[in-house]
Amino acid sequence: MKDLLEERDAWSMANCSIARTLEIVGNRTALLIMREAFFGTRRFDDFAKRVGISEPAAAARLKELTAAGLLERVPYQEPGQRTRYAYQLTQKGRDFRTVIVALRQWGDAWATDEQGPPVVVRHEHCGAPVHAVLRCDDGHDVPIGDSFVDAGPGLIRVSPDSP
Amino acid sequence: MKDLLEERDAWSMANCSIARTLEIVGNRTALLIMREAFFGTRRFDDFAKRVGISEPAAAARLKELTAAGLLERVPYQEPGQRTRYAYQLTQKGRDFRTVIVALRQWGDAWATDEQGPPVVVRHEHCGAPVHAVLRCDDGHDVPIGDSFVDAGPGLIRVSPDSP
DNA sequence: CAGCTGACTTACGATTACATAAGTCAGCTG
DNA sequence: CAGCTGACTTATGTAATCGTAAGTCAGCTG
Repeated sequence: MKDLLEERDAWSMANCSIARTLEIVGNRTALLIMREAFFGTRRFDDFAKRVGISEPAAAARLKELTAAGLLERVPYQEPGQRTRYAYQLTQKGRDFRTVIVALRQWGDAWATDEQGPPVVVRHEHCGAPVHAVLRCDDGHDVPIGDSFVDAGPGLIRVSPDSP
Repeated sequence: MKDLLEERDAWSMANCSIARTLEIVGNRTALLIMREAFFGTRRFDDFAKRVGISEPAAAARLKELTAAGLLERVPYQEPGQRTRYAYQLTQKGRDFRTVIVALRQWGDAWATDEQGPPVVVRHEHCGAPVHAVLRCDDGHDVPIGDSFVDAGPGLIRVSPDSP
């Protein structure tokens, strides 16, 4: 294991990917709206009702997620109805699926009651439950403890005393 | 693809694993503290400084994460120093690693600048970058779109008009 | 035993995130 | 063209979250 702690204080986290991600989805309701989007919810009222939040809260989150490019407003028209707008996952939003699966998986394992989880994600072709796992680019599974943190191309080093 | 939208309004999300998870880590700073814990940070002041939050905020989050069982306070003593307490990941906390990796991975892909990500997680044995991927229990990789949501053992169905 | 240090807590104000209630607005229906 | 409906917005109040500044407290050091 490389000794990363030694050098940790010299890292600037100004461009941390996690921090940037959390500026978009770093609150409870935004993540629950993403959950609903993966369930297939598309319409404004359904988001508010199914997530269990007020309409102003739903409007604010949907606006933020749309501005951030995870959702897009697309027009649709039901027969005999006027044109309305639905909130649909973009590629950027669909790619967030791993986070949602990982969150549910942790909750299933550590925060569920006796009855077990309410929903299960299954593989379309074989029906087996789907899990998020860690794997390296060489194809090895990576159990807990078998990884280390390395400097990336965007790492900014600062003197220990500067902000 | 099963038509889950039809039935969605009959689901109660009272015991949703994601919602329960987000009651613990559903704010920005709690997730950033978990990031730091995976970097190897253990001490109070280091959490506050490296996450970039105030001491009261760090104290509140660390207390919540400890109460929830993701971290534990363990005594330690440096030579010539008095006994102090460090915040260490528990098994419950270590199991959260998949979420942190998934969040960083999404940020690396969608919220990074030209310089690239600041840090990279690598496999201890081969050095290759580690990713979070979705896989089913039969061992198949599950690309986006090749999964569906099924009822789990804990699913509670309610009449459409009840709260 | 006075001073220092790490690990917090307390006090207070600002900001953000929510809920409730009500209003708006477009456009199809009757 | 009045009414209805889905999709919002506005107004207002509360609770949670955060920062700044200051204080506490235990126990090693000199």
